[in-house]
Amino acid sequence: MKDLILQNDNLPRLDLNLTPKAQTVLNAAIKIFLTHGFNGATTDMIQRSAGVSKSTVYAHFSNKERLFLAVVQSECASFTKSIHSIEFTAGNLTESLRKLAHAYLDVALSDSALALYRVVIAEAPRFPALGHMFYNTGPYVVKTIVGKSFQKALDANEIDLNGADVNEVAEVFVAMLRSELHLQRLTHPDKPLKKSVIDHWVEIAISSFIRSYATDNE
Amino acid sequence: MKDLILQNDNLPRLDLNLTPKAQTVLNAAIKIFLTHGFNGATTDMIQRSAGVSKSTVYAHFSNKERLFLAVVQSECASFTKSIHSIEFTAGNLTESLRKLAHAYLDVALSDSALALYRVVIAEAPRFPALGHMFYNTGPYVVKTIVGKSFQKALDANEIDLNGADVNEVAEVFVAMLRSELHLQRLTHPDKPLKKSVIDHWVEIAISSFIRSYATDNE
DNA sequence: GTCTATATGAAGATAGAC
DNA sequence: GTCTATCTTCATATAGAC
Repeated sequence: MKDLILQNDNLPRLDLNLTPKAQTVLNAAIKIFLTHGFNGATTDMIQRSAGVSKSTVYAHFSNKERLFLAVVQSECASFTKSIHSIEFTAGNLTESLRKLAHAYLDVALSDSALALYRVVIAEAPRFPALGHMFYNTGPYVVKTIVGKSFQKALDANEIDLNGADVNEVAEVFVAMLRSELHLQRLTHPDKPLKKSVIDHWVEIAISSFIRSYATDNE
Repeated sequence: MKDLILQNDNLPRLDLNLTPKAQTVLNAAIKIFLTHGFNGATTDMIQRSAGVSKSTVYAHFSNKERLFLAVVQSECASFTKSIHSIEFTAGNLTESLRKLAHAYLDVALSDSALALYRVVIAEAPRFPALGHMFYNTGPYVVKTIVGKSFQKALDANEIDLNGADVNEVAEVFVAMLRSELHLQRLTHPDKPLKKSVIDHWVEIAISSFIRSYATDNE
């Protein structure tokens, strides 16, 4: 376990040109690890789910930990990809925030993002590099993107940061959005959120944000 | 939002009158489970840490899952106890919020609360009752207590909820507080937060809150 | 590279003496 | 109730044939 903990975020780069078999193994591993956690998952489950033999798994990934790392890296990448689709245009602040909010929550509350969050958070004390990678390619990217959006709003004189910087204000906004909804999904995995609940919470966050930071309360 | 909150979970009740040996086992189990997670922990570790034999463990807790449940229940109880110490007095809103914020963060960012959060979140899909118990005795209690504080502020005409209810506004406040700090601690377990960072973030949350909800911007 | 079969160790849980 | 010793199962990982 220890030798796998990589210092200084020197993450082993995943060979992106996976052979089809390796990709099959990885896909199965994603499903199994995100469903059962690192320790709960067994190489047998992965092998069986992939429909390959044990030694095929080990031919492509030297051990369970490496395979786990590849899973998290792969998921982080696809996570980031979704986040980049978030757009923002100046003009109608409330409507822009609403779009931003829903785009963000679609990702943050998705089953796969929640599963990734669970497993990364759980294993972070034993695999610090995982925690760092997740933060840097997930929440940090979100903050940056939302921050850029708010910079546009600032340039267009739609908001007034009142001394904070754009990234801090971005964090305030996503924090209000995520908060209760995220926690509800995490602690009640068996109870999906109703759309009306999400919409209601989005409006609370937006109206709070507007009263704090909008230049004119529209 | 209300329909989300689960009342009256059918949680297995823990026998609170533990014998000294049972308490010794439980204390060891708390340490081991919160350090290694459910699957990562072994009954051998617990046995060894408690300085008892295997069959002593099984004499008091019928199996690993029961023991785990007792651990989470016991930790939740002590968690709630701390939360109840949070007080609020009307008069100076900013100062009251600051005290509330620090009292909350002292608990939420403590090593034991983070460890409990990790393990509960990780296992919630397999043990839904754990997630429910955690939510009801942790975050829900916080929200209620903060909500009561804000009701006082409302009665004293210090804040204006602008259509939201007190518990929603309470949630907005703790969400802003927790947000980035909580995530940082979760994803960077090896990197303790500096007091200055916490203080800075508290001020951001407070000033945002004040601009949204205070009746007169003091 | 991929398979079947297996080595090796460790896990959860129990038997039986005291 | 508590211990030592052990049963059984199942985990990760490898050997050796094709």
